[in-house]
Amino acid sequence: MTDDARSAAPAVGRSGLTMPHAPTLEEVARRAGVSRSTASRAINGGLKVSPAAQAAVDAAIAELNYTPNRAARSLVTRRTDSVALVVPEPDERVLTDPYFAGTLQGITAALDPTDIQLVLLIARRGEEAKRTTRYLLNRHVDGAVVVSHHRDDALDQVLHDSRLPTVFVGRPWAAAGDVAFVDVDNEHGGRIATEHLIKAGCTRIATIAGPLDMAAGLDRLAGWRSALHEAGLSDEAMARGDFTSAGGAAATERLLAAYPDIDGIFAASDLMAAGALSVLARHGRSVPGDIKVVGYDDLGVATSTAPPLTTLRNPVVEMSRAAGELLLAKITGGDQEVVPRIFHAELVVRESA
Amino acid sequence: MTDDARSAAPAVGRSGLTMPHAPTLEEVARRAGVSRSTASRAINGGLKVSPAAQAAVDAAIAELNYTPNRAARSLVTRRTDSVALVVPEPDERVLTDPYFAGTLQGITAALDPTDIQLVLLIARRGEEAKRTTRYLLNRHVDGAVVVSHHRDDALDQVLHDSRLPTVFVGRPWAAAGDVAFVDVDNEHGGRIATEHLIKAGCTRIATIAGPLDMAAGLDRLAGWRSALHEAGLSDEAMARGDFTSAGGAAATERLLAAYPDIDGIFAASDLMAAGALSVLARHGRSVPGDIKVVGYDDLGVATSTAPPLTTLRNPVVEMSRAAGELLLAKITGGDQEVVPRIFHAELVVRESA
DNA sequence: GCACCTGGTGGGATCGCTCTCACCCGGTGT
DNA sequence: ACACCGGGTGAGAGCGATCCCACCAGGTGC
Repeated sequence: MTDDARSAAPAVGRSGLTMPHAPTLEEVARRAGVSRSTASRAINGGLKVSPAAQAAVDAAIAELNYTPNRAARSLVTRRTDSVALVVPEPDERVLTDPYFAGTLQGITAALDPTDIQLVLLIARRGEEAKRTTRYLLNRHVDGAVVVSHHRDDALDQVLHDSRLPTVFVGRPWAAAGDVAFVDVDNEHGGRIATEHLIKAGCTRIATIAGPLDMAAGLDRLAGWRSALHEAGLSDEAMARGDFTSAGGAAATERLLAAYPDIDGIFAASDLMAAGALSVLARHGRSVPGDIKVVGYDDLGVATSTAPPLTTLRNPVVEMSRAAGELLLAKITGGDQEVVPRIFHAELVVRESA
Repeated sequence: MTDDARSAAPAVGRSGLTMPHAPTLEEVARRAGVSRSTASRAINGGLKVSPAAQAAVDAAIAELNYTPNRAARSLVTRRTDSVALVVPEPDERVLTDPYFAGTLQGITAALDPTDIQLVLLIARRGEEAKRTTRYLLNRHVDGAVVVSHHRDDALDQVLHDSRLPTVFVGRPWAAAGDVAFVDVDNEHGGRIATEHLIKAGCTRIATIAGPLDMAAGLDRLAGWRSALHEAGLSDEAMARGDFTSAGGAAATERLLAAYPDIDGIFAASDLMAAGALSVLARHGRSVPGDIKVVGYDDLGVATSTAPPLTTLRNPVVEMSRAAGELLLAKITGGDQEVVPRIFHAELVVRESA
């Protein structure tokens, strides 16, 4: 691979154009009639630059359509102007979850006013995960947002030790006091959902729990439990799901087999609730007539099920946006105090309960 | 901001540790007892490196936990080892579409064996879009995959002119002969869907079309048309949607008002079909009894509607994976011929038709 | 014997930027 | 008169990698 873009040979390719050779700061400076230093200053915040010089540089930039070379800049500043979104998710199905898209959208929004790039790191297990960790530890990004964190990925510990600015979306496992995170009050959400079922007259209430190696799974389960205890009802009917529709369906089958007389289900995600609805329909149980169902998330799925799901609105986008902003603050502001931001999930009543 | 990471002053911060100072190639070389050049060669493909030297370097790398500094490398190679996923999507709702997550998953899979980073570029309209374009044009990435391309974003033209390796997911508008892309045979899919309705006995078949400034929207509409023509049926009942559930619902309302006697609907996406189903239910039309509905995509939504949707399976993940691989080939292989890869959408019969 | 490869090696030069530093200027304080 | 300051400026030294080139073995061909 020789550097044919700048060789003396005639340009190849259909268009017949030579590669334009991106303008450098040197060229901008020359054109503006100032030194490289001044041009650089004008570009980065323009302190101690005369209005005349500033204007000249601005003009040159516009004429040449100049963008600073990120690599060169990073090399000396030791910043990369990029942050990672880390998704330690071995299970590829979960990527299709709209939750994930919501996260992306929130973080993108937070990053929008800056010109920081978002790079995506899907950390699989084993060797791959190690590569990701090393990548993060060697400061190839200025910070990281971690979403869908599982207990055994150990990212909380690793990232905390590395002192890389990090924000978790969803409460991390370890080092909870020291690691920044945003979350939604999952336990409260689980309780609200369950209380709604109780108020609607259900007395034998099951739950389809999320993965119990994730804080969200655990907390929603705990909320369900505490509401039942308070009402003096049994918290026996629990089946584990994996936040997917198929998992929810399977869990429902197990629940119906073990506890045929349940009259309410709290599913820890809408996808699982949707799976539950289809199984219930197949078994001839009417919703909300025979069994009432409450989901969690309200990210689009909830409105397209039949019946539409009563669910808890999970403010993913706002939450991840907050995560992004928190990360920016940590990056620029250094080591200030860590105040987790907790969002509220609110009940959206539709037809399933 | 002084370089306190290496100052002689005692380290600050809770942990009391000095920032580890990422190892450099120089250090690796010294430890391995070879020159920087040899170490570099050992790292990059190890041609003309003695087994002894190679082993020494490998060991040093492992001991120091070394990762090459990307910025320094990029500066000289003029590659960035990153590619962009460009989403020229002004409408934030669409980001929540599982289609998008599928794309991401496919590209990530393609990039996985390399250590190329994926950076996300959400190009809004106006100034923002310009910034994105400039970013791409100045070669801050080695290539780009464009998804959800609209007619007026002009990305096809701009990127083609720039000669930046680019692959579109979904047929681009202009320069179609010259721009690499992968796509699903949308017209064929639209035809299959409509033929299925015809075979099922429908004679007054409507469509909810996608955005007509996107190839997918147009092509699926064309497929619907051609099947109807072939069968000698009317192609009058058309309403435009925007690939979202709400848009589908609104379109359905309009259809029912204008053509109350329709007995079949082909919706150009499952989300729109889901919207249609809820409106139909509200109007007391039974599906598939009174009206049969066929969707498009089969990305999870289709199974959680009631009734589950008959739809066309859109192989988004495979398709985007192919896009990723095609891009890699273009980046490394240079200007070889452009062969669009067209995937097949196949009919998945469920209960709605 | 000399030329000429071929595998292996190390010494710079270099990429495009930032940042420290020295310097220059005119205005102020003593 | 001098020192001093503060805005504005340019020269030059890196940042950490790659890569060209020079060089040194030892083998081969004539």
